[in-house]
Amino acid sequence: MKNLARTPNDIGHAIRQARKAKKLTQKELAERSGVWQETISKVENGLSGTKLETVFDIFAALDLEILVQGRSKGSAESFEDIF
Amino acid sequence: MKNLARTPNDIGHAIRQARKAKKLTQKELAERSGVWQETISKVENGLSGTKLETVFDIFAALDLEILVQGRSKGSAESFEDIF
DNA sequence: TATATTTATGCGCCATAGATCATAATCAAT
DNA sequence: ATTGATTATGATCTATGGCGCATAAATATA
Repeated sequence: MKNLARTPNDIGHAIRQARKAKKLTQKELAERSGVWQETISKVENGLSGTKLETVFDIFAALDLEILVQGRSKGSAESFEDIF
Repeated sequence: MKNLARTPNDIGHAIRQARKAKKLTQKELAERSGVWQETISKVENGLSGTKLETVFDIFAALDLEILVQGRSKGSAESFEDIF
């Protein structure tokens, strides 16, 4: 699973997708990540003010990591179309 | 340039590295990103509560994006050693 | 070494994230 | 349609990020 992200909304989508892929409810993810279910809901819906730490706590619980890279030119649009 | 990130600190390092690669001062990056120089200093130093939006504003100014992926097992340690 | 430039940090203010709780709204199963 | 499960949202409270300013501290340059 790879999701390109350039906005908090993209991050939210990636998290939701990964969570569903693992067949977890937000509550279960909450328990694993130490973040409240209510908070996870907001993050998944793209809350722009979300704290970086919160995102990484969730990522850890979903066994995700991120790769920071230069923007891929040209392929970015088509890449986003896939997801 | 690719940096694996699992913590706010990793993100800060990636940002600083990219900024230096482009030979920008924090002030110049601040002007480009619309984020205050003082804030950039904190972000680069791994402020855990950094807002996601702030990170993406900086990324946009540095022409960076992120790829959310499953954790690479085994290779993670050696990968981090490189950066 | 002296000077210039860049980065880090203190301060006050305001908006808000996250916690915590409750529950309305939505979705899924029957 | 009804019931159960899941997600979204409102309310309150505390801590804090980012702004905006100033400037100390660190780094770079001459």
